[in-house]
Amino acid sequence: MSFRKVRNAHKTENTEDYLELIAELLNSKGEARIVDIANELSIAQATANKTIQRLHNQGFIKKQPYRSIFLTVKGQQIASKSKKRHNTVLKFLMNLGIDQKTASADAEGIEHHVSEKTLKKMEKFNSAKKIV
Amino acid sequence: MSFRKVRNAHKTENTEDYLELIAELLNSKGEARIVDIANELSIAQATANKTIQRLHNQGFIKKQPYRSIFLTVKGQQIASKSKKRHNTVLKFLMNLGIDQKTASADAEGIEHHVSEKTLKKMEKFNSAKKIV
DNA sequence: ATAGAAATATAGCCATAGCTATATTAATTA
DNA sequence: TAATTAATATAGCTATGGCTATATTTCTAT
Repeated sequence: MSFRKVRNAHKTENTEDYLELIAELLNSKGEARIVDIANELSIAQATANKTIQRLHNQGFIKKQPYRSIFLTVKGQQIASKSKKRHNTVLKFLMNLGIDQKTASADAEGIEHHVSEKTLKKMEKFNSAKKIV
Repeated sequence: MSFRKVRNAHKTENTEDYLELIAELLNSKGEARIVDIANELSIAQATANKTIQRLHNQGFIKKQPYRSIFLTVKGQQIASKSKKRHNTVLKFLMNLGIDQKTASADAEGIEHHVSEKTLKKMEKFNSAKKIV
C-alpha cells in the first residue's frame, strides 16, 4: 500500500483548491477577495485569511495588507494545472453517466488523487466519448 | 463548488485507512500490532499509537494496554465498507487500462471521494468489462 | 468629511497528524 | 531466571485547518 502518496497529496490539496478558486475569481469578477473565498469554501473569513497568509509566505500569492489577492507565476502554474485536471475528471465522470451535480462534487475530491497515467486514460475515454 | 464534502471526507479518510488496514492484518497475520501498522503506513510508531488511541476513544477499536488491536462491530462495518469501495475503484481503474501499481496508488486516494452513485457506475462498468 | 458598514487582520482556542526522545512493559534468548 | 531486545506508551514539539471574538483598516453613503 502506498499511503505516503495520499498524505503528500493532502498537503497540496488545500493549496490547489485555493489557487484554482482564486484564478476563477480573478477571471470572473476581476478580483479575488478573502470574503469571496470564505463564502465559496463555506469557511470563516479568519480561516481563509490564515490560509492566504500561508500561501503568501510560500510564494503562491501576491498581496498588500487589506487588499485583494493575485497569483504569482508559481501560483498561476498550479492553478491552471489543477483546473485542467479538474475538468478532465469532471468530464470523465459525466461521460460515465453521472449527473452534473454528483460528478461535480466527486471531481472536487478525486482530482487531487489522479496520477498522470490515469489522467491520460480519462482523456482518452473522454475523446472516445463512449458511454457505458 | 462543494468543498465541504471533501473536507468532511478528509476527517474520516485516515480512520478508514487504519480500519481497513487493521482488518487486513487481522485477516492475514491473525493480529494487528502498532509496529505493523506503522510499517505499512510508513509512519513513526508514536504516530500510529496516537491515532490508535483516538480510534479507541471513538469506539472503533478494542484493545488492552501493550496488547494488539481488534475491531469493534462499528469498526468492522467501516472496514468492510471501505474494502469493498477500494476494490471497486481498483478494478475500475484496471479495467480502464491502468497498470496494477498505478491503479493501486490512485485507488488509495480516490476511494474516499467516490459517492454511492459513482460507485454504482463503476461497478456497472466493471461487470461490463469494457476496455476502452 | 465623517459615521457606519464591510472587509481584513490578529489573538487565542481546539483537533489532527506528523516527528524525536524517552520511559515502561512484554517477549526472547542466553 | 536474568538480561537484552522489541513493542508500546508518553511527553513535548511543529504545522495545518477549523472556530469565535475583537481590533484595525478601507469603503460607502449620508
